[in-house]
Formats: sequence, C-alpha cells, structure tokens
Amino acid sequence: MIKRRIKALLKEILKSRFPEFAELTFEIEKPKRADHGDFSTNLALILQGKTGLKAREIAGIFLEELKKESLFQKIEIAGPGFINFWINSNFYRENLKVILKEKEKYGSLDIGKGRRVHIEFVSANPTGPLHIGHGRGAAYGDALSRILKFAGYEVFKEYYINDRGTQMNILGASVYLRAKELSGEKIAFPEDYYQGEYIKDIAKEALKLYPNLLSLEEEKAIELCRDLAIKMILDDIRNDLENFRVHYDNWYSERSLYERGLVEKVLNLIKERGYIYEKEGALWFKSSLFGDEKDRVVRKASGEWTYFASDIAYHYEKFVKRKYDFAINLWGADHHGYVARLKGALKALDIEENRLQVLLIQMVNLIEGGELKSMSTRRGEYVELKELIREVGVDAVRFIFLSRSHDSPLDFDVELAKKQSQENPVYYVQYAHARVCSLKEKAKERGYNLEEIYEADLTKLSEPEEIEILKKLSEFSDVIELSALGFAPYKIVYYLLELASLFHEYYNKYKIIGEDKELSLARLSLSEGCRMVINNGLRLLGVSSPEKM
RNA sequence: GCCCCUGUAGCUCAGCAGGAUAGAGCGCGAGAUUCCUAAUCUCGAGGUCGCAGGUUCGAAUCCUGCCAGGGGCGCCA
Repeated sequence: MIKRRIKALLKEILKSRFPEFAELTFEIEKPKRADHGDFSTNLALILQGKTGLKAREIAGIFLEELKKESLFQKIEIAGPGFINFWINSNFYRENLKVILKEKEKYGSLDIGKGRRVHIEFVSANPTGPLHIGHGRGAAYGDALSRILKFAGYEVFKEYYINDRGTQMNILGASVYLRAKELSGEKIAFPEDYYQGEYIKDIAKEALKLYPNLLSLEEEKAIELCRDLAIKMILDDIRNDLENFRVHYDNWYSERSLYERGLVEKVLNLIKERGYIYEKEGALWFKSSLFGDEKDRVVRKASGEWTYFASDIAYHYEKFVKRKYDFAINLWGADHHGYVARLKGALKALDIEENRLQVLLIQMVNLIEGGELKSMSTRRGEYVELKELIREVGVDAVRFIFLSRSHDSPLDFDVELAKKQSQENPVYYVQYAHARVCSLKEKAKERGYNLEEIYEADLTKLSEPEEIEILKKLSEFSDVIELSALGFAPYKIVYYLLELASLFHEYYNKYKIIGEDKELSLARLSLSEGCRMVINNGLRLLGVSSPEKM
C-alpha cells in the first residue's frame, strides 16, 4: 500500500526529470536493517548505469523533490546510492483507522480489474475416493480462488469430471466382476482393475438396485455398473470437498463435450488448418510444430477419442465460447508432460497460450512415525482425505497444505499436525485471534463501550512494538498482491505467522487494558486491527478464526 | 538420454523480477504466570546458502556445467 504510493511518487519525478526513462523498472523494498529506513529504493543505482551520472547525484535530485511530502518523516541517501525512506508514523495510525472502517474488506484490491478467471482444480477421476494429494490441490485451488477474488478478479471454480474413456470402462468392469463374486461366482480379478474395497460396496449397491444385473447382457451390465460407480464415487468426492470447505461453481462433465459434438467440431477446426493427419489408423495432432517434443494421438485406431482430444475441446470452449480472460489449471506434477501439448493445441487454434496458466502441484509425502507412506489409487493404497481430515481437522490440514509453494514437495507429518500445541503453527495464529476476542470480552466486563475502540486517540500508540505492529498491518495489501500475482497462498501464511508473533510479544510485554482509559482504548483499537487482519487472512486460506480456544 | 521441480542451521522451510552484516519455526539448553487466555513470551548455542565457473560496483538470488533427491517421457488418465 505504502509501497505503491512511494513508487507512484518516484515515477512522477522520473517522468519529469528523466522522461526518456519514464518506464524504468525499479524496486521499492523493505530493508532488512532498521537503520536503512522503512523502505528503500535502488532507483538511482539502476539509473546510474543508464545515464552515466553518479548514483548519489541522481538520488540527490529525487531527494529534493520528495522533501515536501508529508508521508515521509526522513529521507536519506545511503551507501552506493540507495534512497532510504522513513515513514511518518501518523500515516500508520491513520491506516489503523482505515482497517477498523473497512473491516473484512481491508486489504482487498482491484488489480484484477474485474477480469474473468476460470480455475479448474482437483478434477480427480471418479475412480476412487480423494486422497491427500488431491487435498493439497483442493486447498490450493480454493485458497487461490478466494485470494484472486479479493484482489479484484471475477473467479469461476470448476471441477472437470472424466466420466468416459478407458478408465471408466475398467471401473465399470471392476464393479461388475465384484458383483459376480458377491453372488458366489468364482472369478479372477485382473491386476489392472481397481482393487479398493469401495468397489465391493458399489457392487453390493448395484445388485440391490438391479436385481437382474447378472442376467443382463455383459456390455449393458458393465455400463450400468460404470454409471452407478461414477455417481456414487462422485457423491463421495463432492461430500469430502464440502467437508473440506471447498465449493465449486460448476461440475463439468467430459461426456457432455461429446453429447454436444464439440470434440469433433473443434478437432475439425484444427484439421482445416492442416494440423491433423492420419497414421496407422489413428488421428494425430502435429503438436511438434508448436513446441511439443512429438506429435500426439487424438483418436486411437480403435476409433475412441483420447483424453487429450476432450481437453482440447474443453479448453477451446473455456476461451472461445465462454470467453474467460484467463484459465488456471492445477495439475499434479506427474502431468507436466501434458502441458506442452495442450498449449500447442491452443496455439494451433490461435489462442494466446499465456491465457492458460498450468500450476503443477508437487507431491505430498505423508510421514507417519517417521515413515514415508506411498500411494496408488489403482492398488488401493492411499490415505484418504476424509481420514486425514477426521484425524487432524480441516483448519490444520488446510493451513499445512497452504504453507508451501505449489512447486515444492510437501512433507506432511501427521503426528505434528494433530498436536494442539506450539509445534502446530495454525493454532499460533488462531490463538492470537482468540486472545483479542477475549480482550474485548474483558473490556466489556470492565465497563468499556466497545464502540469507543473505533474513536480511540491513536497518538497514544508510541511504543516501538506498537509502531512495529502498525507497520505490519499496513503491509497486508502488499502481501495480497504478491500472493495473487504469484499464485502463492503461502505468502499469506507466512505473513499471518509474523503478525501473530508480533501480537503475542506485544501482549506479553504490555498491559492492554490498564489504568489509563485513553491508552487502553488505543491499545484495544490496535488489537482489534490485528484481529481483523488475521481474520481476513485466515478467511482467504479457508481457515476458521475461533473466538475462544 | 531428454524435460520439469527441489537442494539455505540437527529437522521443516522463508528469503531468489540482484542490493547493504543470511532469517523463522521446531528440536536442544536456561528462564518468565499474585497481573487481560502459558496453545504465550524472554535469552542462548547452531550456517563452506549442494559443488565449480561466469555476468555485475554488488550473487543465496541471474547464466553455464556438474553432483544429489523426486516426478515425467504410452494409440494411459
């Protein structure tokens, strides 16, 4: 927030004094050391290389122009030519008033300018329950959606259901075989079929729903089993996600692409452009022309369309028919080989490839008792998301999943996550929130009118820790911006930990509610500001803000 | 072999659109509660930023090569 203001001021001067470099990019940063000011810029150092003037000389020019700004308490030229700024602390006090006024809107931005963003995440095949890897994608996609919305984008969340294709047929056949087995038939269950116990539950249900299932023609029976399995598994997935506080705007069926003939239509478009050819009975897309390492099959010799073909049609629709400005896909890192071919297809359709952002989510390693657990849906070996949530709780699971960038692998230590203690960071942040709530209760008991908090005389806040907290609060919107532009919810996680830490220190050192009523009100006001910002941050992560702990 | 991600304190990780003397949490050691929630706080020990070059006034950050770990290279999804 202040950063943007300083940058704007500097740009103005740049425009008038160095018009040829009006578009120069430079940094406003928060120095590590306090004696380098609240903010500093390398502007003069960068300009030095471009103009041949000495950096400190250039800095002097800016200094003259900035002197009169009331935002600054002091400006200094330091070292090789840094300009260091000290902000007038009244500015920070004013900002607290802004927080108290804007409440849950504080920190929101309009950098999205209402642009429409489509975000697709999880999209797990309905072949089995969600496991913890899906959970990471779910938490990430949901938090990112909330953050982008807060930053001024119009966000649409979608789950793409792969409800046709080879895997679905294997799923149907798996259920059918289990149904046979249940009715006493001796069967051999192939290795590449779905092994999980849930298949038997679905088989049981199938026999209940269709008592004559086994006397039907096999193809028909498998189809019934398949559709029932998809429905039951999808219900389970939907249920898990709801419990995980993840809600979609739409669930999109792959099958519907075919029912509307869209796949054929879009592939024809590509064919008309000459990028489709036939070889060995299959249809190939010339993705190698668009940066992929080789060409890819869109329709197998068997006549069946590949998953890739559906995806081309789906994305064509996202951009051309549904007209989203951007689309974000969250995929497991094991799909990375897929990115080039999909982007290639977009290029072939004259769709700007940067409108699609694919975020690859790295693996989750589940650690239990120091042991690494491996997972495979096919083998029926995995830790289910619902199990993890039941053991650990939604707040802790989400917080931990969101504490890393999507491209870092994540070690999830179940025992640590379950601990309701200092080792578990989520409670550290929540505890700060609960503490403020408790303070307000205490104040009420002592006869304070809580409305007065909003009118407090903030000049009473002058302890270094108080100024420190005020500064931190003013950084919130900068964090939102970084988090939104970098698709990085973890930046909010770190910010909240820092803010909570400052508040806990402050709370331990100073009496918030004391003898001096004016001072107490000012401190309550500061505490309430912390609470609101923590609440806003946690809400963006989809983590609750408890009033009592 | 090729492609992507990762390598920073004992452990888990920030910092990486170059910037001034490398940070946090956990763990470890020592302490704090007659007082607003101790799920808190204070102090301490702990580092060749994987290795080697290069670019630069300046590199944990950018480039190249190498090493190590993970993932991917199907008419699978």
